[in-house]
Amino acid sequence: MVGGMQIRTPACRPGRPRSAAADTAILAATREALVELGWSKLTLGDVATRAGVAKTTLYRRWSGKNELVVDAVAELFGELELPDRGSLAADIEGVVLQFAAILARPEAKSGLMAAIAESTRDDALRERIRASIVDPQKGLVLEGRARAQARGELPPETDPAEAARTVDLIFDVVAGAVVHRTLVSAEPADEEWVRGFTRVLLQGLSSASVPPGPYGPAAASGTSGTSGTSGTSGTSAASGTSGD
Amino acid sequence: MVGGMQIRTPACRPGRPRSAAADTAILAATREALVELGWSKLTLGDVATRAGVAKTTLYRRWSGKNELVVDAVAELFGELELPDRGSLAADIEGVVLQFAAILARPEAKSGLMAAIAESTRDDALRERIRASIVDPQKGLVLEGRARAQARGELPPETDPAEAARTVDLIFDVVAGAVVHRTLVSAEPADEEWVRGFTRVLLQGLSSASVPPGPYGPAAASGTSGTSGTSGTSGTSAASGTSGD
DNA sequence: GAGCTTTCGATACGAGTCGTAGCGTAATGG
DNA sequence: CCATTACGCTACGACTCGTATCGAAAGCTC
Repeated sequence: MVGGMQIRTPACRPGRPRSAAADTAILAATREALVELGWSKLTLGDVATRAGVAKTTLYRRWSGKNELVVDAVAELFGELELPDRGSLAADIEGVVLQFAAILARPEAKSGLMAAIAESTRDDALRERIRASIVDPQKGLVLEGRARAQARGELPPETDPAEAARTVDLIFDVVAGAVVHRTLVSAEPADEEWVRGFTRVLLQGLSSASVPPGPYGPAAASGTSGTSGTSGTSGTSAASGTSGD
Repeated sequence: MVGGMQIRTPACRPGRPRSAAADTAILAATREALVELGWSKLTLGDVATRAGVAKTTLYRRWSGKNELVVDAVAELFGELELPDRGSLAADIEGVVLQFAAILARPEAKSGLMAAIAESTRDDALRERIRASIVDPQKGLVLEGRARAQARGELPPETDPAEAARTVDLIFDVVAGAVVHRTLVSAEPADEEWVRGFTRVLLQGLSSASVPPGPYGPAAASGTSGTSGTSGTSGTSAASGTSGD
């Protein structure tokens, strides 16, 4: 899962086994370097020095910066969980907040996005990202969806192909929105934003300011009756279309 | 708008004016190099050679690779338009398809994402991206929203602060979803996907399989098989995560 | 323990890029 | 004509890359 999973079993190869401590030290050093230097100024020689290993050791396990950073960042997203919070809206809000918290960390920001950028020209890298980061997240979407259907919050899906497409769509919408909010808009995906996002996701824009209707029983938002929304401070809304 | 907007007026500075042709040649060469080499292997010396200018000329106008690529990519997104297609859904589908078409181009993919990744550690770069790429797109959201409210498709917004938040939210959802679909999932944001996305955006997940009004579900599962994959019944979900 | 296999640390190396400096020339304005 | 600025070209030190090489260490098999 980390660098190579081919060894580990003692009865596999005769020689000296690879140091597992070196793996964790290298990955931790990579995250540390990402925080301090960012992607572009991160050098493998520096990571090796931080980890206390030789540069050659690093190159024996990872073929380059891309793969190393992906593995280092993937460990961050392994923390994601989806506890049952009682309603679909609460489940979404919970996992989105977790995702946003991870994405707010500097090592995740620069590392993940740069790796994705590189993956547009490197199929093997894209596959590695998908297997170690994306697919586990998609599993959470499946889990939450199944729970919601069991609760009756979502209509059960009859066509399996349609269901697969829907899951992919939801995943792109959720992950994409949080990533865009955090990295491009560079504003925090805090509780208030997550509440608004969840409302749009579940009920759509058409009923944006209309109180919840068909499916939203008490699930509007787990912790609050947000109906009042604290907006005041009227700066300008639709003033100049072309900003700047 | 391109490299530097401080000159241009003949009565401003005495000496030889900068060649406007060089600007366009450099930006075009940058996009060409992005297509052939991608972000990581793109070198400023190579761009200068392609553009037929000296490397020093390039450094006089742009401080580095980041700024150059942002300007080169920004010209791509300048093509975005929002013609009135008669309904909010049609407007959304149209502009999203345009956005997806631009994002499908290799120079946009690797260039934009790498620049965004770098912008997490460079405030000036983030501001440049915002001013030249993000804000114009947000203007389209404002325009479409105003049209929809004029048509009565969306409730008119009373609180300006709330409206501004909603616009930001919509923008993050739309742009983020398309970017994630194109770059992370690495699948095309084609018409079928855009239809499904628009439906979720307007009506939410709760009414996912309820046939909406204007757009018939006839096209919902038309072309492209992709059948099988990802068991539906998966109540346990966690097991067969790796779909596709 | 002897012998084999593999990993590890350290160093050195050619290749490539970076960003800048220097110089002479070209183009514009006073 | 002269001042000023942009341009093309060359060259340079500094840095990183990825690899090769070497001796030493750590584990397995016998």
